[in-house]
Amino acid sequence: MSDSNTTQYAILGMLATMPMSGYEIGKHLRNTLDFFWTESNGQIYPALKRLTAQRLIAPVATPNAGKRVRQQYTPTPAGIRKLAEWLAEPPRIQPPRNGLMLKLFLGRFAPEGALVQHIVSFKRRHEQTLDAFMKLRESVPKDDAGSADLKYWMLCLEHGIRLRRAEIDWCGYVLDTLGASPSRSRRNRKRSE
Amino acid sequence: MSDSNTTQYAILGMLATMPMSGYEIGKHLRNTLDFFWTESNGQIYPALKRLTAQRLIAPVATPNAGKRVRQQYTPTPAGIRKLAEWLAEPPRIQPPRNGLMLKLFLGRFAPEGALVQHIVSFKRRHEQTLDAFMKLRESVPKDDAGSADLKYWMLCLEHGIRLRRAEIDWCGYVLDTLGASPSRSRRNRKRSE
DNA sequence: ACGACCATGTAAAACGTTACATGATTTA
DNA sequence: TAAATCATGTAACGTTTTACATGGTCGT
Repeated sequence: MSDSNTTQYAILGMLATMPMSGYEIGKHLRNTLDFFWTESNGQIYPALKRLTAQRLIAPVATPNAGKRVRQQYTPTPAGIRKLAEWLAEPPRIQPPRNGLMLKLFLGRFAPEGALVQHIVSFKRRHEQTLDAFMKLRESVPKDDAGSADLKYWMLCLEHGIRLRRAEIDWCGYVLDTLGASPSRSRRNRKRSE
Repeated sequence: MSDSNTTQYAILGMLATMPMSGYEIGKHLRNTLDFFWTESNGQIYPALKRLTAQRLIAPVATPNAGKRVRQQYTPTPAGIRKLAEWLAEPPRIQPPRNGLMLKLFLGRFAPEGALVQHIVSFKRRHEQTLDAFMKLRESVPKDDAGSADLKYWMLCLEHGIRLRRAEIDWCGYVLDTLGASPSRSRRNRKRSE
């Protein structure tokens, strides 16, 4: 497997944290990891086949207690080794394509008020995400008896929280600068510089 | 042109700020906009052809004072209108694929110390970028006589500064949590929570 | 049995990068 | 004039999404 086959490594990694079926991987991505990683079905199932062919994962005997069958997979020892090698390599930085920044950069050509609308939506979305993250952080058991993964997961969560706070603060600054509608700008005034 | 043809709109927008050749677009992206937008040559030149065919941009009579010829383009009035329409639409959020977060999330399977290395590099890179951004912000003329674009460009720059500060702070927190090597962690200790 | 959704999968198209080809102009 | 680099372009390839196909299972 080539080093830059990120999809396969991402899936291999997810299976390492917990055996899952293709469907469960999709669900898990959408529910949990969506904030820093996504895969579509068109990627997941072919990747599972390739990983199986390379003996990096293997189908698991499913309990199947009268339930619907979902073929789960788990990494082989070779898969775990391969994962560790990949984790040791410096992460690839994805080329940035920030649509909001691009539109703001071209703000002079935008219709009056359009940018403010974009910023307001962007801010609201991040506020909702931040809220969910804060609740999630509070819900984590205080004792250290959690899984071995917990420490790392909390660092990712912390990243999500801090970055979103920075985005939200910046949105406030932008709205003040661009002169948002009075009802809105009053709430944000204290964040201006 | 379909709404989601971001490459073409990005190039149309860049030409709106200033007439440029394909080569200059590439240069400009790499030097200036690289922090939130990128295009490769394999995208730029075909996009210029398509935009020309659609009469959204037009070749410009180049001064050509004994210099090397570079065919520059500038948007047509229709192009400017099209750009304004696109700017009014809510920006597409690109699906996140944060390689560093993914590797941190799978940290349990990584070889000892590998993640700390990744974080250290990541932090250093962001520190360098932040430094460049701060210098750029200071170099901007204090009087308002700048171009009409300046206000928007400064907001983008402010975003870059704030987000990088958040990343750097988070890196310090991670290094403290993961127990970096003593020489390094001492420097970061004051950021811990 | 019927509709709804679960679960897996695939083909086609869109998107993007890489690596190279080509020729022109500048510089030493 | 040779080397370097400027400037435009394209073909090949890999990746990713989209949209659909297929058939199973569940609730009623």
